[in-house]
Amino acid sequence: MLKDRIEELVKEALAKNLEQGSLGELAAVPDVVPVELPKNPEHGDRAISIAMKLAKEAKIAPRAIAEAIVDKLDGQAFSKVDIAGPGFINLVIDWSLLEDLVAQVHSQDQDFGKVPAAERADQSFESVIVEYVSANPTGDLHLGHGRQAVLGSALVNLLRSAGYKASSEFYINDAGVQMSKLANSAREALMVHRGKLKAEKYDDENNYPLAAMQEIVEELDGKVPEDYDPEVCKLAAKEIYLAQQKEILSEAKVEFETWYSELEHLHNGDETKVDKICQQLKEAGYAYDKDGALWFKAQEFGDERDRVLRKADGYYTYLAADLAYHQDKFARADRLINLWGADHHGQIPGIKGALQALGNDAASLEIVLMQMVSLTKAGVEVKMSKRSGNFVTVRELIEEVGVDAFRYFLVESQANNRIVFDLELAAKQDKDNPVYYVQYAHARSCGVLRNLTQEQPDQASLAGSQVAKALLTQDEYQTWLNDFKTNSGLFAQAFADLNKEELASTKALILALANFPEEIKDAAASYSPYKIANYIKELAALFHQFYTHNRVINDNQDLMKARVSLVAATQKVLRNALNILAIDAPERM
RNA sequence: AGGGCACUACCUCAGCUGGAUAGAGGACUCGGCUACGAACCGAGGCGUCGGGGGUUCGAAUCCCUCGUGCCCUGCCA
Repeated sequence: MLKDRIEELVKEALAKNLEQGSLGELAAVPDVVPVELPKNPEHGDRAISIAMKLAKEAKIAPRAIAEAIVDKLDGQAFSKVDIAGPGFINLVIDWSLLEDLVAQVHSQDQDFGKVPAAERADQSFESVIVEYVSANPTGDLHLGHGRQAVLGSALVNLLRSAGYKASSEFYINDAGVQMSKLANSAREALMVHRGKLKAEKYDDENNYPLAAMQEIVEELDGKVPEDYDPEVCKLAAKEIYLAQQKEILSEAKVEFETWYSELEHLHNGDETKVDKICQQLKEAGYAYDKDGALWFKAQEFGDERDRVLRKADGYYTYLAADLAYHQDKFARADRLINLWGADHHGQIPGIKGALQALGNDAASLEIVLMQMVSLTKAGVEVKMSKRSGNFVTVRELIEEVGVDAFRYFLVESQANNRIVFDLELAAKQDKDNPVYYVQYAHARSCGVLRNLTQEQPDQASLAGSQVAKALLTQDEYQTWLNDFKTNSGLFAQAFADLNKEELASTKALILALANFPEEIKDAAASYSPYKIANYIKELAALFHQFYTHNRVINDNQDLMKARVSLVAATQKVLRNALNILAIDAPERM
């Protein structure tokens, strides 16, 4: 990786200076030497600011330190090294190194960007379970679930790319009071449907709205016999809703390895897992009885109050079941990540504290909080309310804007920020929609590559263009692709006479391509798939600029070959990056 | 009252492990296809980085404080 390579070179230079005692009172080479991207391209391709940071400890002027570093720096990788301002070291990277970087893209192809497990950033854990969505099986998935679904699925892909063993899990909340509510709602709705109960008699107070139940009542009709056994009603309704949720998630390109049923895994058996957990807490002195309920001493772990584990009516709380669930997950993975709605932040001390009381490291549970999503249409906020039935479901949204725009809009913002989802913008099938900007970059790169081996351009608008016959046979093209996997000195030759715009756009593109593995590491470290979305946008912009300034298909064979190498590399990186977000990378649009 | 999150251009947002002149897209004005896809590129204006203080060679970034907005403070899930 480019950054690592430069960092190593600078560290070597520092070490040599240290041996010679030319760094004053500096005791050791720093662990990290940041490699920065200068905002102003005239400052070079990369910059090092370590001299200023070391000046204080070394008690030497920053510029003197910079000079010492440059003096001992192995300059092979750089065509120019400058010291500027207070002590910045500006580096211009040599074509040979740049060609190496592009060759890596070609040789690793689908794997380019992936971090090997041995090199993953955090060695303290390897297996991760990401739990997200985890909706009750009592209705449709709405927009908030949609954000979790998109972010969670992208995060799992991201973690895998970053060298972790990640799996995704959906916790089916199918035990407890809301399920009795579902059972009764299903039973009465079915009775109304069969004419056994007047609609006015439907218990609107305690049940889910009859209107909502109507949507599954047909299907219930085929599953529940005339005796209306509550258990049968409950399971039938649950199965229907669960199947619906699975279907729409799959449409949204969200797949779960594990669907974990609370009822099945935690509450079955002579002594259930939840019983055991509560017993364990009690024996360890972290739980006590009061007012007929069982309480966890959450205050001892920094919570603002103690929390109930088992209610006076004998039912366990959500917390108790969740603890058992998390214990179960800890047996299967060494790091847990939960995606929660930000409105649940108050529960974090409780669950972390209890898990700690049970002997876990609380830091092994990461909770990513996500702010709300609100909808606007033409600048006007669309009010969402569950009661009026006017809330937007994932299904409706995907139907309206398409799955790619749906995913893109929900993944491009960081979890901390509230999202304002502009329905009108997302539904636009034109250039205003940012998702098309990035997809177009990919389609455009594919188009250029197609034209190399194709006799006629595939668009009518190109009929009069100069590309009238194939420039390369398939075999020749394959040979080129193979050549791209090694550094043959092509770049130095082909790019020797570029003008200013050509040079700047070419180098910027190569450096951005080379940075992809670093972007993955970075995004994974903060559980931030949105950073990949930003990267894709930047890469797309750089490619469009490159395309505008550099004619790929031209008479100079070497130049054409070198540029084709870049176009093909860009196509691969865009595809790999879009794959992480599970957004389509179309070859044509 | 206590807690969480946010506040950067007219709008939507990047930038936050401190670095050189604070960026992108949209909107607005203007320019670029009888050359590989104009779903693109370029030029222009747009800012007390919510206010104030501190830390230091250097702060949008770290610390303190105040303000504003959203959310939470159940023996619901």
